[in-house]
Amino acid sequence: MTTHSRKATIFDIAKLAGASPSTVSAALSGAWKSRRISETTVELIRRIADEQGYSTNMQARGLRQARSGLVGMIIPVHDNRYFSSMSQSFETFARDRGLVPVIASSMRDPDEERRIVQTLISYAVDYIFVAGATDPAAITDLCNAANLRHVFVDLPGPGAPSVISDNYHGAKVLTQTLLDAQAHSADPARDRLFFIGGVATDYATSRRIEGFRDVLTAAGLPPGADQIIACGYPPRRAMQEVAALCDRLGGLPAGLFVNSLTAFEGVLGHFVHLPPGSFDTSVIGCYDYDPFAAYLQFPVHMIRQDSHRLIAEAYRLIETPHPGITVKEVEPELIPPRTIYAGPFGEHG
Amino acid sequence: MTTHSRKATIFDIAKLAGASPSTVSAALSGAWKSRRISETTVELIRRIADEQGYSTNMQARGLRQARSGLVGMIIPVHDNRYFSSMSQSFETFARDRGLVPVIASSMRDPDEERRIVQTLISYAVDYIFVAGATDPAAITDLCNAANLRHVFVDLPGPGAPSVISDNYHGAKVLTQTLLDAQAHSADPARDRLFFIGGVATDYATSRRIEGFRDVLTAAGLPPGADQIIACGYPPRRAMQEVAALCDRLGGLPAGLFVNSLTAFEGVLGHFVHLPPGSFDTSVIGCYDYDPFAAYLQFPVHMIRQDSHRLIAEAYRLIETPHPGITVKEVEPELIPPRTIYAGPFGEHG
DNA sequence: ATGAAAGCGCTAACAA
DNA sequence: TTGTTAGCGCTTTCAT
Repeated sequence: MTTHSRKATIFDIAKLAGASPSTVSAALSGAWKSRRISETTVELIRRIADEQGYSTNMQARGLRQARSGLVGMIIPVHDNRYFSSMSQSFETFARDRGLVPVIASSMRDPDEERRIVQTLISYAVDYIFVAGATDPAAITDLCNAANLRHVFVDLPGPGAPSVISDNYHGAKVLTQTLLDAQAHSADPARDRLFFIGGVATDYATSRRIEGFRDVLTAAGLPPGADQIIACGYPPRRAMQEVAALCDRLGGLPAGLFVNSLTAFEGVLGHFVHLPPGSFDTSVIGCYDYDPFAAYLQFPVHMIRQDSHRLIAEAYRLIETPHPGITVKEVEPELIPPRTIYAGPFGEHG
Repeated sequence: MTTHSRKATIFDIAKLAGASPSTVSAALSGAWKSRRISETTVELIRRIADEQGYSTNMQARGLRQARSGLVGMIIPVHDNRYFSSMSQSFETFARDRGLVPVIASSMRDPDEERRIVQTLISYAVDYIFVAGATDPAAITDLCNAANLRHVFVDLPGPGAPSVISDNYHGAKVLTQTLLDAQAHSADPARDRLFFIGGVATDYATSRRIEGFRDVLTAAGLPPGADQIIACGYPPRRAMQEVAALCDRLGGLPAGLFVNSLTAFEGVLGHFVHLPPGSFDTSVIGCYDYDPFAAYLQFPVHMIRQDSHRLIAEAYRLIETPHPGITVKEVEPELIPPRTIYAGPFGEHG
């Protein structure tokens, strides 16, 4: 192509091809089938467009068609195994549909979340996925006002379809696993399971606490209030709390249910100061999966949430004409110690 | 606001405010200062716009202004600690500038990479960052044809400014650390350092191999060809290669320079089958950082690449009027064993 | 201090 | 089988 300062438009191509702009548009957008444009014309136009390095101006098309070909997704943070897997799946499915994904992170800030929704509306995204919504009702209000389809992922919302992980069931499985694997100690104070990490008012955490509690209760071991330490997600807090706990108990408890990878990081920050052998009478579980955690000095039972299926189901719902306000639960998976999970994108570095 | 099926436009607001569309536009876009519109009018318009839930149609604005307010970034994969940190930083800086980030993953596929660039051009992004480019020259061609500013990150390109990690220096530091920490064994075959993982023709890997080689050579221990095993990034391959290596040597080598977290995953997949104590005479280093790797059964020396600074420098370059084809190198950091790094977004889970 | 009108690049009716 | 025309919502001269 020749040197331009301005990008070629449909008009330029039309002139060069001796055709009209609408013919060029149809030829290039694939609408020529229904417009019965001769294949030779299409070929010619295609060739010229190619030579000119033409590419559709999506802003113009979007403006005309009142849609953009963009799909939005909000996640709490990029820098996280669980959510970045979601991003990867979200993008893959979007591409299959010829859509362009726009992923934004809210840092779990409701204001930021709302601002992002507004922005995505401004760009006329075709629909949005919201993972880990902190204020789902507000999001639904904004989307409804803009006539924008949306679906909640990971955390449910009251005003739109949701796809979530079955936290209750996952927690029951993990708790039961810890209970079964637990070695019993003479000291009754230490001979118990503890739950650490997360925010008790979070939907996901509260469901997991229920699962934890129900399994213990069914085993005749109803947990006391001190056995549930919902100290948030930051590693530092978890480290302090687990240190305090070991102090109180005079050692590690028989079992620990760690309620997120970040809390687990904190727990490890304390563990690293303990003498080897400390873990022989403790069994550790973590709700969320990390391949490196599979290879620590002690066995770790992990729950892997199926982010790929979560996203797949979310696409299914958003493409269903009238889904209603359903909540679809996806089963997570127990990953035994020393096991590496190979995901859908597992071979990439 | 009342129930609409159609979103409010500048004309609706104009009618309600008894003003003209251009006045509304100026009032809402902030251009009213230079247009000397009375503050009361602005207030009125703002109020009405708010009531109507108005938000600017960015496609229309973009079409008119021939820019979109979008900034694109291409990364190899989302599902990766290094690149997802980049995404987080990229987004943070974009927001500071009032821009909307669009992040796409190429899966290291040159065709996909080109397609993404085309797409981003179609959406009239203001500029793009390309991390881990597999075909930088092609990207530069496309961008130049579309008059689009771009900068390469992590892997340099020949036709645009680049910001990369100082792989040579990082590799030297890590190699020297392994050399210093190494315990010497009687068996001369095992008493050597091995480099494993990565693709030898990759720019980053080749620089790291140079660093590895230069340090060993300076120490009077020039590495043989068998000491450099560039078996790619997939965990599986690394696992096979390290197993074969241990087989050949009759045990673990004195030191292992693992050239990526994914390769490290594979290495661990083999290590987990070794008897405890196997690691007492081996020292392990990994180029790239993971907090869980800091807490394995054996100490791991890691190199943390400063993705945040990488992105910061990339923004600096893209905002410099005539940067030329410079290459800016950013120093990585050695993270000693049992150390947790707290990044700029470290307190998020 | 504000309005009128043109036009960004494209697509969809409607004509021919 | 193709061309003409209007208009998507906004910004930007140019008038007033």
